Amino acid sequence: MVEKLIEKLNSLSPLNEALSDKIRTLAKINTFNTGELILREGQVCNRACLVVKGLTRSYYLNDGMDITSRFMEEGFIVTSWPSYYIQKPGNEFIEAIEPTTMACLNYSDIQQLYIDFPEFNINGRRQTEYAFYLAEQRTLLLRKHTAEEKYKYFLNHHPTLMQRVSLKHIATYLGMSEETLSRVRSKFHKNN
Amino acid sequence: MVEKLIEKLNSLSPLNEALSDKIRTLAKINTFNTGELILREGQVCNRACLVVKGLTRSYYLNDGMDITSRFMEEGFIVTSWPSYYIQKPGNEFIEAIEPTTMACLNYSDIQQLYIDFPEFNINGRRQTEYAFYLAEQRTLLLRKHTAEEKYKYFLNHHPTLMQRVSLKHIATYLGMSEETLSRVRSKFHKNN
DNA sequence: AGGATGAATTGACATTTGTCAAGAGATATT
DNA sequence: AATATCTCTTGACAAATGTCAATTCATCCT
Repeated sequence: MVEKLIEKLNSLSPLNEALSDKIRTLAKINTFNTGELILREGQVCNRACLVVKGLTRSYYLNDGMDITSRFMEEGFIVTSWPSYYIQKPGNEFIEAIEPTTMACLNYSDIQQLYIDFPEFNINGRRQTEYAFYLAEQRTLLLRKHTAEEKYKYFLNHHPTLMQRVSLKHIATYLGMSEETLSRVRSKFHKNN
Repeated sequence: MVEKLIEKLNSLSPLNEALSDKIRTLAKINTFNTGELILREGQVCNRACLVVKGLTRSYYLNDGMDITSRFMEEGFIVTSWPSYYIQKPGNEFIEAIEPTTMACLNYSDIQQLYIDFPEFNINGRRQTEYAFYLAEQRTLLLRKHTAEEKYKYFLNHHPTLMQRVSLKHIATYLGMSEETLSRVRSKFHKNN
């Protein structure tokens, strides 16, 4: 399991032996059942986790309304970035929406790695660059004007998620009501 | 002017003499008049620029509709990230909406700096982390449900921009029509 | 000063989307 | 098998927002 994390980091920039051994000693495997919370509102997000198996959903509450901000599947590294970045309590929840296994590194360990292994900053930089890139892609979705455009965008960019996630959560991710999403879908599939 | 860029990078992580001297030789000052384009759709964004003075607007065309994606003021580093990151032509425009002076570094020079001065990866990492953090803040705005909530969020987070930018552009940034923004404003200021 | 241009506001109306409610279908539990 | 629970769909109506058009206002230009 930890090897998946080594592999992932190695693909960003090669890790030497000492560094990868150090990471092996620091990484922790965590497993979560469907519905289990990985992070709660009000907590500091003090780790970054590679999703080895499963699927997570990030969300927050706006006047009690559950609003999905992100889905993270196998091969992606999950954090609640605002909280992770400033190391203060955030307002995001992260839950497993499938049985999920993750390989995690603590924030403080990562910071120490940056100091002890300066070349690890390359990995950190590349991972952040990529996460930023993905975030910008997601944001384009929210700037689409109509419900149909948003649905099509989601279908094109996350074809597999449609099957794995309930419509309720996809709807809040797309910024529309469950009913609107349902109608868009039925209309869309009629014309195909 | 270039010293502002040195200062900015130095605030992310201290630059040694050799590195800052190298950056001085690489940085270029660019000035733009109001309305001038800094980046065009279809171009590769091959530089990152600190806004020393002025204000820029990033936007793209969706079915011919001009949609504002970002404003960047003094002290912030501007790129069109998706294009910069993958070094392929993007669909963003960047224009100066005030007389603007920027201190720029080329993409290829930055990559070479990462190689020649490995500690520069710390600066790159921290800048990207911060840019990502800001992007996540912006995205929260787009998840607000009503026009009024979006307006309030913008007022709270960018109090100075309201005066510097035309409502037309703020409206597309907030994802609403100019008329709706105007109505929200007049209603909002009546109650204050 | 006068005229042109663009920014912002306002009104009337159309369209989209949300909300509430009911019901069908699937899955899990006992 | 029966019941409960959850997901998804559909209908009717309400609310929010967009669109089109007209008007005011400020600014720029000659």
